[in-house]
Amino acid sequence: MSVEIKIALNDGIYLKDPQDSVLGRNILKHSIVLIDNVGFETFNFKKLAQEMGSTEASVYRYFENKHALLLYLVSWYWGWVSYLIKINTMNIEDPKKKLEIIIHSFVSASVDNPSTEYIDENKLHSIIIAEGTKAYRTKDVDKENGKGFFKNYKQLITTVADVILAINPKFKYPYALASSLFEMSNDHLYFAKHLPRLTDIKEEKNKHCEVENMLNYFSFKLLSYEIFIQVD
Amino acid sequence: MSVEIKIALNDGIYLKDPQDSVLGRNILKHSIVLIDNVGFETFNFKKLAQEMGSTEASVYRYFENKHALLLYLVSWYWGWVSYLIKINTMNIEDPKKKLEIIIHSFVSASVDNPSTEYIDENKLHSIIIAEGTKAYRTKDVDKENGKGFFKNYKQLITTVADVILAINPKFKYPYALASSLFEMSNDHLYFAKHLPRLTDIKEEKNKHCEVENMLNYFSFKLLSYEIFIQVD
DNA sequence: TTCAAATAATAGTAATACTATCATTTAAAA
DNA sequence: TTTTAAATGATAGTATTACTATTATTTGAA
Repeated sequence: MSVEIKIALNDGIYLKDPQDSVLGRNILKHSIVLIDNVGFETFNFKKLAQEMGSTEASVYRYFENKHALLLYLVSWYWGWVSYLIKINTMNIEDPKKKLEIIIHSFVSASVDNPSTEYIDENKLHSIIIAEGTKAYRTKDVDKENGKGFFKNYKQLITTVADVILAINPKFKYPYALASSLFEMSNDHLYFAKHLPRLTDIKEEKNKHCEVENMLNYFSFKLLSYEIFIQVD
Repeated sequence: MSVEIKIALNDGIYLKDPQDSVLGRNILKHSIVLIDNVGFETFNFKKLAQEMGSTEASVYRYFENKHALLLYLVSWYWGWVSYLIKINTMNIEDPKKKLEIIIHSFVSASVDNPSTEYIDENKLHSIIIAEGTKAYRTKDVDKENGKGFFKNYKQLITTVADVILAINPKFKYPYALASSLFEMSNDHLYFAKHLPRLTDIKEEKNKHCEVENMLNYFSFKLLSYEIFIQVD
């Protein structure tokens, strides 16, 4: 039996907290499976309700629309990764070691972690990879950002940026590197699977491990001190 | 009067080549303005037709649906950037100089370049930044990739990867770096504007210039030879 | 001038994205 | 144990979206 953790989410995202009821947890559970299967564009509340043996109207009592639901899932993921990073780096002093753990969490948190019963972290990670950016690439970003809907993402990136600065306090782009590591992790897992000519990561090999190596290589090279040999 | 160039696009993307007729070019022109204004999700062919003073049915003769139209625009952009890079690096020997030009093209091709009459490159770049990834983050990627719909993107990345390898033939991730530079350019321009806590780029300052500096810094540091001082 | 192709005008259908209403179940309070 | 409120289910309905079909009109090329 796993310990149930509850990830804190901005309460403006939902109409009624799905983590607090059986039906709500069912919505999360089945929406993850369904979005992963059919993709966000073809996903809708009618299909979800059918799949769950519930009704459209019931789902609408929890989320205003499917965008809010996606935002919830993505936000949950950000919060969950933050949580994992926190507990896994807790007793570690060396910030370089910490960054390695962070990168590992970005790439494969889902592979090797204890589960909240109603959330399939593996499938959720698939959703993040394929649909994640859609949660904040909309005309409502500014409005939603104003309401704090992306706080979990910002918090995650801030945590990472702090570790980056602990490694190299002179580094000029801690936030940009942090968010880029997160985005690159998802991008290259996606590219390896669907558009392999856009990456060097090979689907056949241990994809996750390869992405992890790459991100480690990138970040430690970027965070090394300035003395290096220019090529010419 | 500007010289009209015609960007080559996979002919499976459209039903009828919009570059070949007045109505077609009008569809491109107005769709760019409209998508930029209202966002891709709320954009539809009815609104477009209204805006243009044409009819929905006419638009449907050019594109199967709005996804195909987005793919067309994004694909056009990829082709256009490739073209710019080609002509701007033509007489340049030094691959480091070439990469600088490439990065400049990623960040601000739209700012300082001659125009195809019916395409507002500036607005198109906005669309790429906000909606670009939606063109290939769908359940149909594999099918569409099989038909060659993303060839322009791959070609662009291959060009860049070649330059990267010319700078440092031992570099292990030329394709990944190439696509990451492109994606980071768009991501950080977007973050600076909408989610500033996710980047170090400041909207108030010369955003484009700052992103360019950052990407130059990242790439040249990554492509330097291995001798560097580890921090500890 | 005539013919074919492109476009406009109009109408219609199926699916989507909701909203409203009321009945039923459940769970908690009195 | 009864009463009540809240949550859910069942059903229905509306407005919008995403198309398709049909026919009339315009345009341009032979």
